[in-house]
Amino acid sequence: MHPEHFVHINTGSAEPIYRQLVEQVRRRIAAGQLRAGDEIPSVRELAQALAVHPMTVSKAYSLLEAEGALERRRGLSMVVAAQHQSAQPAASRVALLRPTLERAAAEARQLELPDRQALKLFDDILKEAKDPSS
Amino acid sequence: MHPEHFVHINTGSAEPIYRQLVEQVRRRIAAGQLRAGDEIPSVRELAQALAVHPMTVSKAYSLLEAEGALERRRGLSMVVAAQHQSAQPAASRVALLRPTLERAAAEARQLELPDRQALKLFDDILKEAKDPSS
DNA sequence: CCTAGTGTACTATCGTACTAATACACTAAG
DNA sequence: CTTAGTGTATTAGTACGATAGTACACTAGG
Repeated sequence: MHPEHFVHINTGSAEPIYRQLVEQVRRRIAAGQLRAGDEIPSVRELAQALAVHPMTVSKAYSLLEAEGALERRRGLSMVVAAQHQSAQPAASRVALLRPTLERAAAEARQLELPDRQALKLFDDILKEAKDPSS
Repeated sequence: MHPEHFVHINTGSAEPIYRQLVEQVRRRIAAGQLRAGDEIPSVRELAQALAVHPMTVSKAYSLLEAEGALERRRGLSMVVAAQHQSAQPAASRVALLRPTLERAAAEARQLELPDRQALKLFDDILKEAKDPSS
């Protein structure tokens, strides 16, 4: 896993960098792109690739270790933990998508948009984002 | 419009209070619950009802005035602006929902969830949130 | 004019979140 | 031991959000 393709961050976003890292790694593990035992880029390596401070990466790794997604090996790179088995069933993965969709539903209610229109918009956006090469 | 029912804030949220106010008022105008010419609660009145500092409310009102949603009347309460006609067509309202759904779509992609499942989850959440009394 | 009501500018302060800089403990390999 | 590589504890610095208190310009009504 080359550090450049490990995670992407958006420095212009209001969301803190360390949280962007946490959420992306969490999703990539759930999706099975990162499997139990896989080594992840070192703190300094990833920090340089993203042009951020090593402590920012360390903070993200620490949080992931605290929630059991990563395992620390003294003196060595961290690895994806065994509990968080790769490729969780879809039922588990949808749970990670739920918070954002709940927020969207609340906004749709305040806008008094019919469910049908909200669903259609989501469908359209999903189609837009679909990789044309696939 | 009684100040207590004008807006609701969540002081525990990470989202700043002034931004919660801006977004809620913006959506209520788009939905037609607030119509052009309607008076809104005064800064001091709303601040007391929400138990926040008047300057926090003033900051939210100023941002809404800057984007054309409210109109200032010297010495008087602010009113909903004419440009932001009440009950915008649904086509305008969906635009306000788009950013959140785009984020959800990006997360679904990273989770490698099929569109079908993401859509079903959104549908389920919308049904959960449906007011039982209606 | 006077009073009470608008919104706002200004300065100061506090708490918190995020990031940065430095120094340290640890491990594997030579 | 030495070196280079792990992650991180600790400390600062910076920015932002919210509050506090005061003062100002304006308007409607008496």
